[in-house]
Amino acid sequence: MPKDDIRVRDKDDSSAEAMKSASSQSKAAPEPEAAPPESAGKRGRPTQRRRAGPGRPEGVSNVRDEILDAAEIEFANLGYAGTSLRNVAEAAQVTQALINYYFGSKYGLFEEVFLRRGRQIADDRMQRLEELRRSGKPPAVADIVRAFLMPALSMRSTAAGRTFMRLQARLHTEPPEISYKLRNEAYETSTRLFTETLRDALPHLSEKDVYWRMTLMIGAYLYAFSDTHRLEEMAPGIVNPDDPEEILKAITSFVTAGMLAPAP
Amino acid sequence: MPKDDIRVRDKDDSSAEAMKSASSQSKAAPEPEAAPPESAGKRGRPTQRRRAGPGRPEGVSNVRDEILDAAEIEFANLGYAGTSLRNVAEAAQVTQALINYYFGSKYGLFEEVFLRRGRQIADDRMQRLEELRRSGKPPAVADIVRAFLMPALSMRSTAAGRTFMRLQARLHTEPPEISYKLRNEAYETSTRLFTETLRDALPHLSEKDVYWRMTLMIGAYLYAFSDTHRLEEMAPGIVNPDDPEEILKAITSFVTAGMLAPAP
DNA sequence: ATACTAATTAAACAGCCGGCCGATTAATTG
DNA sequence: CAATTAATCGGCCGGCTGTTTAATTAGTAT
Repeated sequence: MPKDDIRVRDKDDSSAEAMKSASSQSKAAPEPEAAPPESAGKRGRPTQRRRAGPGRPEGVSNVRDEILDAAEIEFANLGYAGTSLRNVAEAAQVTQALINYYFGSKYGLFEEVFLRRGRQIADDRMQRLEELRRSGKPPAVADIVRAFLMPALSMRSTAAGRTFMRLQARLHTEPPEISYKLRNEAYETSTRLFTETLRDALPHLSEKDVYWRMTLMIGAYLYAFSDTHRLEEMAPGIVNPDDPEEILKAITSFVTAGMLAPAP
Repeated sequence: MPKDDIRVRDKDDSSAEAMKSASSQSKAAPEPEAAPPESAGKRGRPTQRRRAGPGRPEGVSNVRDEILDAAEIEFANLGYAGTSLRNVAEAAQVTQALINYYFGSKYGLFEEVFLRRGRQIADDRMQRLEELRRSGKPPAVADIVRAFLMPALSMRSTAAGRTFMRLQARLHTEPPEISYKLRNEAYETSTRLFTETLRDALPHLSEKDVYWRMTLMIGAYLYAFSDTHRLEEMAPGIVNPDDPEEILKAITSFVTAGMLAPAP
């Protein structure tokens, strides 16, 4: 009985090239060139109804979001290579061709799944940082750490949000061709902003040390928020990884102390 | 031009069942039931030559290890689902059938790739902990942290070791059917030992808090050691993620301070 | 109605997947 | 030498992959 997981990778077809074909060359989903500029999406986004005209109006179907929701679960559980568009289509109760119609390619779908919530977290972070700055004096390290972590933590309040956090943890371990562009697009600006703010709050540290501690904080929260750790396995009943208060206290005290440690 | 990555997942064939078939039922590579008990491996391990007998002697080929080395790279770069036995075979310059001959199945191969170095790290950790205990008084938190991190750090001194650390970071995000059993088998005993030692060294913390801080430490080091972080991208030239001294100082100071933080 | 466009479908395509088999070669013993 | 066992090979199988195409349906404006 032949069974198991499979994957394919073309030898002479670099993944980078495959990526490129994602956002370009989508004949089935042509870019609306004369569309309103604020909706730079690729197709059928449920934006406000287009200016009238003959033909069926665009954006009246909610199938697009149902595909994104189903894909989020599949990608989070099985990774990029492990996910098949057939399973996504089945879970979203649509035909497989619809996915290519809306997203052009598998990578195009992955891109939108990740960016829709990734951008949301990044925006939330920057907004909290801005509020911190508006309230006068330079913010304390603990406040900066909280502003960085809270958006991801509140995302965990819904099942879909928790799924996304698992997807995000996975993304960081995917091959560079898949992951680099996406996490840069989502997080580069906000992470750079936090690093600078942290530098000002930790003047006794070198630039290098601040970068390292940012990295360690990111690794810690990705793992702690991803539900992939072995905590409940090792300490069943003792730890409740779904209690946001518990998580917040545990991680902020640890990370803040780490940030404030004397220069190594 | 059809191209891209593919994967398959049977609908009514749970992965867990697929796993099971890995270590059992290998007809081509039968378990040597009357073999010396210390070599509990599945086949052809280059153990000491077997007691004489007719036929070609076992374990004179080093192909087995070449397959493991090639598979380690593929699994680390592309994940479990993303890796194909064909590519592994090509990289190891053997036929695909040989992989099944030696390892029974794709999962059997993955299992051995992970455990051979995972166990090594776990053993190294416990040995260092034992030495710490032998040297009299209860060990300090900083010493415990170092004993936990050093084995993984020194593994990074070779290219293959760095590859394994990436594989390990990936393993933690793989689906439970693939990952749980393996990381438990490799790390459960040593992690439990470290947690207990840490409890004694941090009497002001509750059991729950110690578990959380272990989790945060693990997340931080997995990410920092995996070469998947964006450090050199964000700070090109400033940070050298390959300098073990730099890494050691950065992570031990951060983690030790986090461990010693007041109870949340 | 009819023209027009978006949304959706079924079917097919070309290609890679893991597992398995029979046959062959290599190395040893008696 | 023959017998025996390990190691290795080439090739096939059913099945799943992402993508494409041609055709159809749904909804709106004239």
